[in-house]
Amino acid sequence: MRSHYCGQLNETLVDQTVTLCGWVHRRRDHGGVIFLDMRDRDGIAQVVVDPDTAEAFANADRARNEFVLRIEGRVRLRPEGTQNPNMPTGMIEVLASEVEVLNIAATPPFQLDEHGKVGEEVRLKHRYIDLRRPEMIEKLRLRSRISHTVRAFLEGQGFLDIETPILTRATPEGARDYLVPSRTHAGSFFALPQSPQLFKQLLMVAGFDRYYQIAKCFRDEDLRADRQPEFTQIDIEASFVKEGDIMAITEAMICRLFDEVLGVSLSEFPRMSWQDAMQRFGSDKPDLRIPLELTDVDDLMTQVDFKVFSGPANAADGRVAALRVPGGAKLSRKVIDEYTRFVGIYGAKGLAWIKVNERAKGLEGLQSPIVKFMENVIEQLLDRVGAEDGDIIFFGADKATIVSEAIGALRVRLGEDLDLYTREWAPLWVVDFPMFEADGKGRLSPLHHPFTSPSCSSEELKADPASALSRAYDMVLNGTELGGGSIRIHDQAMQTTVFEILGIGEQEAREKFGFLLDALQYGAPPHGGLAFGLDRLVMLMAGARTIREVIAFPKTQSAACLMTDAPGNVSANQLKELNIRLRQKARVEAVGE
RNA sequence: GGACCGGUAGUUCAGUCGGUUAGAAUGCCGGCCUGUCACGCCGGAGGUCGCGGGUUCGAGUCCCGUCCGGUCCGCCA
Repeated sequence: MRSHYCGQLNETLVDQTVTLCGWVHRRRDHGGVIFLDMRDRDGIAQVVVDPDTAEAFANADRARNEFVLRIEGRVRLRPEGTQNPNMPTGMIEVLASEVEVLNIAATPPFQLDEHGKVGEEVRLKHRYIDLRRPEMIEKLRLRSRISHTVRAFLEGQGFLDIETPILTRATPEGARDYLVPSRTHAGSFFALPQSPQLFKQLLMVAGFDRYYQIAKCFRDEDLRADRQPEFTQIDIEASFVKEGDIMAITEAMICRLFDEVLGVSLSEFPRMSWQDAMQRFGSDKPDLRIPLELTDVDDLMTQVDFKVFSGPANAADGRVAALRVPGGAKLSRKVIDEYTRFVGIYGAKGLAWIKVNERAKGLEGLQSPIVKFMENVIEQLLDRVGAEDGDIIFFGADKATIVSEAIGALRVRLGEDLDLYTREWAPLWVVDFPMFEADGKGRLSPLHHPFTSPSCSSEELKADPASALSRAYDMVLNGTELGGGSIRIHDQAMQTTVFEILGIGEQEAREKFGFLLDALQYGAPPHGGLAFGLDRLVMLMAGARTIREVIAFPKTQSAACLMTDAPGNVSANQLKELNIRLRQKARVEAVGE
């Protein structure tokens, strides 16, 4: 067994005999003396092996990168002039008396040191080697500290950690389920939980009052840099609370986390209505580090002789918005073309712009393909957006949803490209979400989930569901949705009403959510909660580029594991037991069929 | 389902207009070296140019298809 981790060695241990266990990070053979940089999860320490210790020297001589060694030796100060200030343990070294080769290692498929660049594909294929790298160890250590701090905080607040099932019932609403066939019930399937939502509500009905869980969740949807099919939520629910209570507790939790783990003091989180967020930032998760804002100019554009603008300005579901970028007049035509292409991804058909070179000169001082259509309103327009010399003003004109998304995305892109960030951390709450959104086929679907309480009465909800607001709240940090939650419906009649509005009939509701409706009859307390995406939280706190960087064994974009080659084929016998027959195409692709 | 980028030595990459034996760095192997720390010096091995088809006298290079990885849109209540 080791006496110390490599990274723990320091001057106070001089003259002590220590035992190190770890991997050969690098070996430097000088013929007469061999240096071994030994690495474990805590750091790297230099071991010196002298030919005088013949057996140790022979073992050091045959050691190669990533061999597993046990070193026994004496800690000593490095000789004058050989200290390495770039290394935490650079003042000392271990003079080996014993070098034991515990295991040999094949040549690693990639270099582990900080100098070798490696593609993610190779790293994922050999993740157990990738995870030896100090950066990866550091991220998983951070993740562990975050989980621990969250648990300590919530336990301190009287929350109980209760596990909920992984094998559960399919929920036809929402994301696609991962299904697990049942052997004992032929033709029936379990689903892996998309979240513990209903179970935690039932725990409230049971009277546990305060619940939390760091829960694995599963969604069979396409992946992104910040989305994995299997991910972890910090799931929280409490009874006899209102929105403000949940928000206060979880805000305190996040503040504690940033303070204890990063030493960062987050200021009080501003609250912004969903409407404001969409209006000013074109997003329901605005990145408030970026000072740019959208300005509505519909009223100015209704009369202009430019259909691209006047059309949406006059349409009920249209929007014309301007985005002023200070100093943006220096953007080249090439860059603007790239932004035009960029907003096209979000459905925008073009990107109009005005460069304000010298406002005092009037139209002469402007450079733009579109000002000629709007000479009569140009001064008002420039006043409205606060245009100054050197600015560029971008415009989006289309359906409101497209304008918000496209110009909102452009705003974030410009923030990155021009490095406009005004601060490192910008948290906020987004509140007053609409209860429903149109799904394009004239039907309504829930913006959060169908158990979210509206902020109005059942009668008002029935009368005008499309304009009803919900008692939901999202915590947003730096343009990322960290968590979301709501006060839930605890009244059976209200729940039935919401199902009706969603077009879920009584029979269907009974079949899918009967257990919930039953539970609501038996004394369900008012309750609400919130769920944080732990992976995203760690990603932000670690400054990682993707969620995969903070997950030990992540999936690729096609939801596969390059290391285990999952998902894989199963035997014909297994399928038979599960009463599953594959279609011809799948069968020929399966090995051994 | 869609758009875009990538796939060449173990790894990271270069490879011109389609033209001789596909290169570099690093890693690896061997030799030398007692104070290095990305040690140094000398030598060596290492390639299904993702896969399949096509065009061509000739394909890493052009065309079609396909697989894999990535970013994004849709999707993710």
